[in-house]
Parts: sequence; structure tokens; C-alpha cells
Amino acid sequence: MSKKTSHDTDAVDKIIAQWQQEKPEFDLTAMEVLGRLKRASAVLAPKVDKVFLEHGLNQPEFDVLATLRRSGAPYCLAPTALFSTLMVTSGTMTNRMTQLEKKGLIERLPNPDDARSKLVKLSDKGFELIEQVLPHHVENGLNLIAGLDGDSLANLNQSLRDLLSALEDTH
Amino acid sequence: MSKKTSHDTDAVDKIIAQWQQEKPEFDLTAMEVLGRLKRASAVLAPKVDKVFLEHGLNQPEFDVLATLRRSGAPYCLAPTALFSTLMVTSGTMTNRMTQLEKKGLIERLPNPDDARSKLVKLSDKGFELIEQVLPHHVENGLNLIAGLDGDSLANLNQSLRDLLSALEDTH
DNA sequence: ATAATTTATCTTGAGGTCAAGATAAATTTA
DNA sequence: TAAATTTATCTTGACCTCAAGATAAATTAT
Repeated sequence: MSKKTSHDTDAVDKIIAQWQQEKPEFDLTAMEVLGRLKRASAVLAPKVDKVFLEHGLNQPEFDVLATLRRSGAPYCLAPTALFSTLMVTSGTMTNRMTQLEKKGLIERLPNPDDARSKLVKLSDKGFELIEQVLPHHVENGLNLIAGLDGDSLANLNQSLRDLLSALEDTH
Repeated sequence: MSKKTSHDTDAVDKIIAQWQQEKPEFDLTAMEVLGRLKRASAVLAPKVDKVFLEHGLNQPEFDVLATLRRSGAPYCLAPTALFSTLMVTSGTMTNRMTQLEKKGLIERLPNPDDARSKLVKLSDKGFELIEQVLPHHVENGLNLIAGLDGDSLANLNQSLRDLLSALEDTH
């Protein structure tokens, strides 16, 4: 039961130590941080999902509802706006919309400006559900990062922002 | 073409600004950093995969070969060791092994100690392939993080380690 | 030793995603 | 304006993953 004094190790340290042994000639800097990033995502994902599942949603469904909700009234976007923000293909978005419509959480309205698309709108039921889930999601997130002190958190956040803006800059 | 002076924004800043507008009563600290973590993984994944694809492998296949390779000679592990490390189910591992065996990249040997399992071993062909991919993978990783200066990188790495060891500690 | 339990893996069925191609509306060009 | 091109979405088929249940060997208890 190691206290988080300052020099705890994680699963990635062990992986890197193995590579160090087998491939001492490599610069493992990137593999280490990229491995950690991937692993952190993988470990966190199911813990985040848990809250959605308790409300009858899965992560993809939550993502759509949350995107609509945060876009502000009238909570209505074109499919292209949705799948661009969510970084999925149009086919994936079609599939999600079908599911959400089946559940009565969104409605599809004709787009007066462009007959090729139908607008996607949060239904009353969808709005109520997302309003209900959101506070639990926020709370859950705070618990998940509770193990980090303020400095670590601020560092993590800023470094990730740097990384993302560097990556997104490059197209 | 914003230079990375110091205050670049990323996609998550925009998302948080929307939530701020719609839900000013929430503490968004966690959503921000967790969102960034998820997004960074999502943006990086295909860029990492690219190298594997160029060598006829996908990410899951690479993960298996790499795990065997870094375990050291004789590059042979039980399926349980593999799927535990890789955080996937036994069924997923069965599936991956079938694919890799079909490609001749692994062999399955009887386990002298336990007849319930067959050991998974890197074939000569698998060994050669992973040796060939590895340097490109390492190089690619270094390029992907090239946008971060040394301090940011060290901070990111340590914060992620803190987070992971906190999460993994808790069972 | 034999039955009960645990451990290791495989099988099956369902779900989510993507790439590529199909449709159809909007826009541009001739 | 008619043809060509572009844009927005949907359809299809294949792939990867998981959860739950099936199988079979190893271990423990009686």
C-alpha cells in the first residue's frame, strides 16, 4: 500500500524497463509518454462510462446528447457538425442517431436551408435525461482525478493543451 | 498559423467555454482534463497506427508482437499473461492469436506445465517483423511529441504517472 | 481417491466503428 | 439553363471487442 509520496511507479514504468533491457539503443521518451496517455485513457474510460450506464446511456450516446446540450438552445445541430466535433464518420453518426431516435432522445427535423440534411434536435425527454446525468458525470470526474494534487493537475492540463494544440495545428 | 508562444487554445477550450456558458454552476476542472486526455488519445491513435499499417499490422496485432518481444527470449508467454497486460478479454486474445497464427507471426506450443493453455511464441517471421517495425515506431513517436518542449514533456509524463499510479493503486 | 471448486481458454452473439460506395441536393461552370 | 462538380448523408460489409456461457484441466476439500 504505497503512499503517493513522490516516486511511485506505474504499469508503464515496467514496460519501459523491459524495453530498456531488450533495446537499450532506443530513445524511449516518446513510447513512455504515449504509452501512459493511451493507458490512462483505457483505464479511465470504463470508470467514466459507469455513470452513463447507470442512466441507460452508453458513451457514444452521451457524447451526442452532451454535444447538443452544450450547443445551447435550441439544442439543434446538423449531422455534419456532430460527427466533425465527435471525430467519427458520417456512417457512425447515422447509426447513433437511429439509436437515439428509437429511444426518443432526439428528433430529426427537416433543414429549411438544405434539403440534403435533417437537423438533429434534443427532444424534451433527451434534454431532461442529459440534465439529470450531467451533475453525476461532473462529480464522478472530480472523484477520478482526486488522487492528483493541484500542481500535478495544472501541469497535466497545460501539457496536454500544449500537445493538442501542437497536433491540431499541424492540420 | 499561431506560433506556440504560450497561450494557444485547443478544441477542448472551446468545449469548456460552451459548458461554462450553459452550466456556470459546475466545476469543470475534471471534465476539462479528462476531455483532453481522451481527445489526445483519439488524435494520436491513427498517427501511431500509420506505421503499423505500413508494415501490414494493425494496432492490436502490433501490441501482441511487441509484448512478446519485450518479454525477452524465448519470446513466449501464456495467453493469460498477454491479455492481462493488454487489458483485453480472453476472447479478444483468442481472436488476435488466430489472426497472428494465420499470418505465421506466432506459433502455439503445448504448455508442459498446464495442459489447459498453449504457450504463444513469436515465430522467426514474427520476430523479424517486429524488429523491423520497432525503430520506425520509436521514430514516429518522437516526431509526434516534437511539438512539446522538454519541460512540458517531463511535466506531462510525471503527471500521467501520478494519475496512473493513483488509479491503479485503487485496485 | 473422488467430488467440488477454481482456473485458463474458447465459443457465440451482439454492438459500435470504419471505409468505400450509393444517393441526392446544392453549387459552379460552360 | 444544362452539365459537371461538390457537399451531406446513408448503406453495406467487414472488423474488433466484449459479456456470458461452455469446456476442460488443475487444485482443494472430504
